[in-house]
Amino acid sequence: MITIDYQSKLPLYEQIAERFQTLILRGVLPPDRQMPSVRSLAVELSINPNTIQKAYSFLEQQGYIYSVKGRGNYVSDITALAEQKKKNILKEAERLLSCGKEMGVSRSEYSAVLDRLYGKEDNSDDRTEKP
Amino acid sequence: MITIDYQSKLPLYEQIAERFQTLILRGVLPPDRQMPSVRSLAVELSINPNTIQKAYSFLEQQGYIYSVKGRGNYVSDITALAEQKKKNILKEAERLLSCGKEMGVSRSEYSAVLDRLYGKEDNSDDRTEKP
Amino acid sequence: MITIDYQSKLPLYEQIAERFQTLILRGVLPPDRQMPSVRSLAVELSINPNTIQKAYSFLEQQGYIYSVKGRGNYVSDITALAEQKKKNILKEAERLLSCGKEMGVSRSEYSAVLDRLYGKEDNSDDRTEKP
Amino acid sequence: MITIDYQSKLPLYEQIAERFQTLILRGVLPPDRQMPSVRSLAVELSINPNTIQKAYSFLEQQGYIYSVKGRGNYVSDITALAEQKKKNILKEAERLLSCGKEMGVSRSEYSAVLDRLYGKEDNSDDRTEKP
DNA sequence: GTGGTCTAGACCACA
DNA sequence: GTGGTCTAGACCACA
Repeated sequence: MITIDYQSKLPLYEQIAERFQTLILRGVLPPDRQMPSVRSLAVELSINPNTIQKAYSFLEQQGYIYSVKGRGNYVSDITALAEQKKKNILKEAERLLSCGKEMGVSRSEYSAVLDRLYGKEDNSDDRTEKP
Repeated sequence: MITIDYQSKLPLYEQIAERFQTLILRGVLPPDRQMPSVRSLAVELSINPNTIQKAYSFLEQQGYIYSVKGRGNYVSDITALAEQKKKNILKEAERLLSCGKEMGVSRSEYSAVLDRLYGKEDNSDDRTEKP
Repeated sequence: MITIDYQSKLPLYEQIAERFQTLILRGVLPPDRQMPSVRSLAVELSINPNTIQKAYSFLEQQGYIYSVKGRGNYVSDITALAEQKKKNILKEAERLLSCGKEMGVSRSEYSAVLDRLYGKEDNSDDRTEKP
Repeated sequence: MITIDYQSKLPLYEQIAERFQTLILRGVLPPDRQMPSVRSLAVELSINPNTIQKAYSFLEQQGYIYSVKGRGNYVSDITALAEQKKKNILKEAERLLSCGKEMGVSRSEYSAVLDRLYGKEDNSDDRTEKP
């Protein structure tokens, strides 16, 4: 379920946290599902338990999981959090796309990307899609 | 021309290099323009010359500048590099946008971003977008 | 394993990097083998850790090693790199040999060099050359 | 006649000296031909005269040219020198080819290079060429 | 312990 | 003056 890329420049604990974030956001790990214990995951990944602990603290701090003393860590209900995440992505996208525009990327090049993602049916005017 | 953010978690040398990348990619610093000397920039920014040197080495390694011993550092001709960079941005955009789609971002939300960047009048042809 | 030539005009960090390149390309240091730590090697060679760090950064930039923060530096899988290196050598050889031809070096003089390297018995097929 | 590559990592004076070496070794500049004056060449290349002077001293030290006080610099008779250069190239070739062998370059790959340089008529046995 | 960054300061080759 | 290398020494994040 969790894979580590030792060549990545991201610290291990962030990689682990990020992976869990995705799993939680996608609903693979539903609310109140128990997280694997720090120790078992440490053994499974052959990683120092401190690192797992750090990843879990990180996730808890961000609201993805909550910890119950003596029992373990559990997945939070993240409906609100997901909305937040969506906004972050839109903001990040704006920054990236703007950066590309500066480099000479045309609107149609971006539209082509959207076409690939969402299908092509309605690409000449998408204003009718807006609520 | 160069500003330092001491709050940023990015190392100084990367901040400096990144800033110059932008200036070079935007054409503010044209090919063969001499870069500020290591020492003068170090004084101007109140930063150790070694750190500037590191930033310049970094830029050289990436092909943004070239160095002539005893003379100084000069901006490279980065037309090929810029093309490459554009492709990278498109690829990165695809990844990010796809990630957003997974989170429930609709095409129209992305289109709204594009509208904001390129103007709204005409989204099938982008040559007339700039006011 | 690593020797320094203080007479050489090559910078220390390049000497060190080059030495490791050879060891890695020859397979003496196999993929994922941990490199000596920056500090331990610095002590062993009586060289400043910064210089070792620079050598390692150099190797990383060239793809010979990868670094895991807090853990150490490790040898990369360089099969692709080795192929590339082989091509570079052939290209360089062509340039050098051509330069020699211009100076009057005959084909037989070059063949003699090859004979010395690969053995003399059979120069149309080299699969049986090694004793 | 002389071209400068400011992107090269070789110092200017070496680039200039090397270029003259080639011209002299190839006989383009025959023995006793007068070299361009330091000043005129400096102007022509838009380079500091000191640098030209350094290149000429370098050439003189290696025996490629000789200087006559108050008159200028002249090309030496370099027949002996050419022989020396040839030997150097053969030695360098041996080192490079050996390095390639270590990387897995086969004799036939090298033979192919020789074929390209000298033509293919006699590549199965070149021992009859030897004096 | 491990790598990464940064400063202060020195020395060198080159132009 | 210009870049490049190196040492000594400090501090930080990460494992």
